[in-house]
Amino acid sequence: MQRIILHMDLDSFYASIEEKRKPEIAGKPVVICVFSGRTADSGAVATANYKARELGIKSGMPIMLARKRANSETVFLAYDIEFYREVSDRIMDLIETECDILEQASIDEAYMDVSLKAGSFENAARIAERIKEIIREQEGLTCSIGIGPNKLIAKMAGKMKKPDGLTIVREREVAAFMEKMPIEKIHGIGKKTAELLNDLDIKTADDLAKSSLLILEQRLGKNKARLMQDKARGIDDSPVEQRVAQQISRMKTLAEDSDDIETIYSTMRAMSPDIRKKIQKKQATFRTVSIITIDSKLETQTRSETISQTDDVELAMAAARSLLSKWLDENKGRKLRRVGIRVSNLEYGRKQKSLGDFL
DNA sequence: CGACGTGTAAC
DNA sequence: CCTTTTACACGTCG
Repeated sequence: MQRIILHMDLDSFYASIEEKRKPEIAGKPVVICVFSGRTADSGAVATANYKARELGIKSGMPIMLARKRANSETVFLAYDIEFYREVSDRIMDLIETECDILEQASIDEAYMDVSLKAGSFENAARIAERIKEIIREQEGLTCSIGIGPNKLIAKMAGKMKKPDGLTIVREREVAAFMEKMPIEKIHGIGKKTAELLNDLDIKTADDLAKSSLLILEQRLGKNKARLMQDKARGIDDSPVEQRVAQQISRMKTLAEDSDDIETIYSTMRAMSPDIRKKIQKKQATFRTVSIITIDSKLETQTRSETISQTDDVELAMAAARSLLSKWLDENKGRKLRRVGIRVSNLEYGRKQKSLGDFL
């Protein structure tokens, strides 16, 4: 049963939306920033448009560094996630009808299984063109699309031609497509794994595919070793499926490093309405509460506690406070830079037990 | 096995 | 100089 999978990626999404809403900045380098609020320019770059990328500004980079690379016409904007989410939701609704199954992979990406609806790669290409047209007409945005026999190939194909690209890799073209691929460009192989493989003199997908499974297993464990070799061969059986959130979390950088429970807890409290809104919107309940701590040295830790299934965020906050208090006790002398709160073990559609159920 | 904590990856 | 959010795998412990 041959599958046909499409991957859609909206081109420099945040920056493109901002250019639409502020026509006066169109054509200039645009940098969308996540300001942490600590100093005027502390924070990181979320997205840069193509003009800004030409200046060497890339996502993930500290804003300070982006400022140094910017020229006089470069525009820096604070990111507005609520607005971007609205646009994203509208686009996902638009394209949902064009496929059999839609899996939203992030705010600006989606996988679509079009095996039945298209039936052939030629028809899948027509669907892709239609999706591009719909997004251009309805939202004034461009996207890049990859088509392949699985999610991995679709995703990597889409990267070949950007922006506004369309790339098709058929089953019989997979081997040639992967062959010379540097391992760090394989989706799912990050910095750590690439370094580890490099130490074994594995530099291309072909090297990885032909490497000794035994040696890989020693370094990566059985599962990951097999997974990596499959990727190198362009093999990926994971289905396109509608997903529901498994967890909801919020993080915030403190105004300054602190070990004072009231200071830190008030920052956590400030995030609770966000969590509450999401829980309500999703009609979800949770069972596990975690805090995430990032100290002055940027070391991350988590502490969690399982309580009985509830939708009451106040219960989560109480648990969070006691977890925080414990952390501070166990980490005397350390100060926190950022904190986060997370609820997980989510359940949907099932009302949590209310008082009435016991009477 | 469930709970908990860490590491890796991607956006 | 260092953001935010989510997912998942794996090891450990009881």
